[in-house]
Amino acid sequence: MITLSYALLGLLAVQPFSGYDLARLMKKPVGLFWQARHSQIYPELARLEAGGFVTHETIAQEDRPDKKIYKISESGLSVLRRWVSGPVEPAPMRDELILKAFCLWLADPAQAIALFQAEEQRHREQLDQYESNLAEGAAEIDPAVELAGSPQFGSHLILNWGIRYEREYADWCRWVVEQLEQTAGRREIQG
Amino acid sequence: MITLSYALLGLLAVQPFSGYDLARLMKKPVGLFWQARHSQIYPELARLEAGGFVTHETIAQEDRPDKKIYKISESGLSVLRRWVSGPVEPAPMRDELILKAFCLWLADPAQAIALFQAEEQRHREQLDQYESNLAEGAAEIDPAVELAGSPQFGSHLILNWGIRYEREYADWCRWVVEQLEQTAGRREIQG
DNA sequence: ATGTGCATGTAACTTGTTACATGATTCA
DNA sequence: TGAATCATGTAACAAGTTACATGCACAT
Repeated sequence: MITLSYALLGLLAVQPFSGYDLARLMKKPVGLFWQARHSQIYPELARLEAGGFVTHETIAQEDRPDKKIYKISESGLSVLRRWVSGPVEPAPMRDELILKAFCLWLADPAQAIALFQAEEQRHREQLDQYESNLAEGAAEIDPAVELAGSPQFGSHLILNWGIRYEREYADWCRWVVEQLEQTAGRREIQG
Repeated sequence: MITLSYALLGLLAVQPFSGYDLARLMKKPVGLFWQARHSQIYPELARLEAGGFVTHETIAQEDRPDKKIYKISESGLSVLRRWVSGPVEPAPMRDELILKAFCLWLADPAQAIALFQAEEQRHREQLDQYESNLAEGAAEIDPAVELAGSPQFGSHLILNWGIRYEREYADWCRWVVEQLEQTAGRREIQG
């Protein structure tokens, strides 16, 4: 079982989906923290089925290709539940912009400012996106259903994470720009 | 050129290092945002040398294995400078804990609370580490040298990032625990 | 004509990890 | 006696990306 296995089981725990559906979901809500292409999803679904964690039913369609609807099994739900509360080994970050920041003493200040301003904007746009997603989700919550026991709880938690992350990232980009501008300013006064 | 190539050039732009030194540096300060093992570093140094971006000099040592000291070339510095201010393509995140949060509606609340409390503590410890690293770095800054033009500038920027990231992550873990406790509390009152 | 959505798969490739391989010195 | 540090490399493997492959319906 790789992490993707659990991502797929986590989606199938909500409701049955086709591989195509899962590929779409791995882009939009899950893509925030885990990604996979269809070329990785289809073989992985076959492996999950071979392991007895999912089953599929083929649906014949007119005017469209037939599709396979995958459903999580008891065994699949069991391993998913065991994994979800289990320990995580610290997975280190990989971020090329931070690496560039580390090398920023070598850069032309004007070009560096442009880069970090552009990145700030990108993260502010993503932030706006997550905030409206959260507002949409909040509007759909049924007060009769206990939030922590419904799939909406997960969406709620990860959108909060996304908002915190993007805001902090954008603020840091802004702060980097300020550090660069201070230096550029001092240089103008002195030179 | 892969991202690791620039990470190595970025370190060699500060001063010459051996492969062993670089492997150590890829753990400690660079590991915050990019990692590589020696098994990836040694072949990559050979490729960088074949491309003319670095050169090496073999140093014979007594009582220790001989070592190769790598130095960045003009060509290496040139590609590094071009890369550092160049555009970054958005590299999506991969974080297993966020995936677990997404599936947390399936978890036993008590176990989930334990997991997120443990993760909060881990990130608080990392935060403390970065804060003392920043304090050490600040003490070593020479006011006569312009910060933005010295390698210390990069360390300064990335430690600020690390501090922001770990603090936000720890706060989010705490917030998740609160969400879970609220539900657990309601359940006790009602049941 | 061109692109997008639906729908599923395979093959080749890249990146990065784990394990294999060696060997002296120093510290607990 | 065992682990850590110094020092460099290779081989096998796992995970994930890009490209290849097909084909109809519908919109611009």
